[in-house]
Amino acid sequence: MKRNSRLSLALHTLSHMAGSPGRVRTSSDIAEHAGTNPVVVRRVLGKLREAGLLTSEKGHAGGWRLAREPQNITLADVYLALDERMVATNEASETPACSVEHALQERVSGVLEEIEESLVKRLGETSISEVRGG
Amino acid sequence: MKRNSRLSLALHTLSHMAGSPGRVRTSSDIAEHAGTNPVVVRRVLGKLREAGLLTSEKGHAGGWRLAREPQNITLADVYLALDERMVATNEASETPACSVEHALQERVSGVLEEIEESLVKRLGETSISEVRGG
DNA sequence: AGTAAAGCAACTGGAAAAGTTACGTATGAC
DNA sequence: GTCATACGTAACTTTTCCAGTTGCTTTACT
Ligand code: FES
Ligand code: FES
Repeated sequence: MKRNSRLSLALHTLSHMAGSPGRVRTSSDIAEHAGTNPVVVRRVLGKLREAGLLTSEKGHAGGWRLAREPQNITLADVYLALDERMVATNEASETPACSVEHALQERVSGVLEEIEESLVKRLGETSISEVRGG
Repeated sequence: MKRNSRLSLALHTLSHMAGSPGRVRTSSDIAEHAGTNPVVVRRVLGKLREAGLLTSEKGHAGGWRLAREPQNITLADVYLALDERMVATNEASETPACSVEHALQERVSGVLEEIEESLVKRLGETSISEVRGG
């Protein structure tokens, strides 16, 4: 799979599940559908479970299920659940650096935070059920 | 050096140079100052030269110099010169995919493009001379 | 008991980026 | 004219990040 694909995998899977909410799916099924590996699926969906978007059950007839109405799960929820930040934050450099570099960091970080915020806001305007035309 | 450091290196160097514009610096000096390698510096600054932000001269007493007044070089100029895009665009997936996935791509890509645009706009509001309190 | 699922930890492999080495080319000093 | 110096570039090496994989454990249903 390609780089930074966790978000793609998560969104794809949730959108798919939004089609028949309540239905249980195994990580193997999901992996096959998404062209990847069950363990990778569990890793990603595990994050979504921690965020309260999904539930999982072990054992026979276990699997994954939406924890909420698909209308109540936004793209931002998914984005935030995987704690990647798309707007690459060049986080505090190891060496504190001089005043010039410090000022630079401040300025750039400030802008990036703003941008990140507006990204989340925009993503929050769409639910996973809307995406599939539902 | 850490990942995705090209922008950091470029901004740091230009901000530094904005302190005494007109002065020539060698890639060795810059590399030493930034804690990296002259070849890496030349790679990064080469991009800035292509974008018309810097000039370089070979030979004895050669080196790098700002091509414009530091007031006329914005953070956006630098960002765009290195053609990385910070807002990770999950570009068209190899397999065209079904309608659900397609709709998803459309939606997300649209938002990301918007965000990228506003990032550049915001970065364009600050010049490298402002950053150093000049 | 047996089977099927998630959970988890550790290892493997490939790709991207930084870093390095080596050599060519241009330019000013002498 | 020669030499030192600096950029330009290509090729190679090293590092780092992640997806992918394997193997084992735990849980729950039949
Ligand atoms: S460390 Fe201050 S300008 Fe470079
Ligand atoms: S929902 Fe997965 S390919 Fe269409």
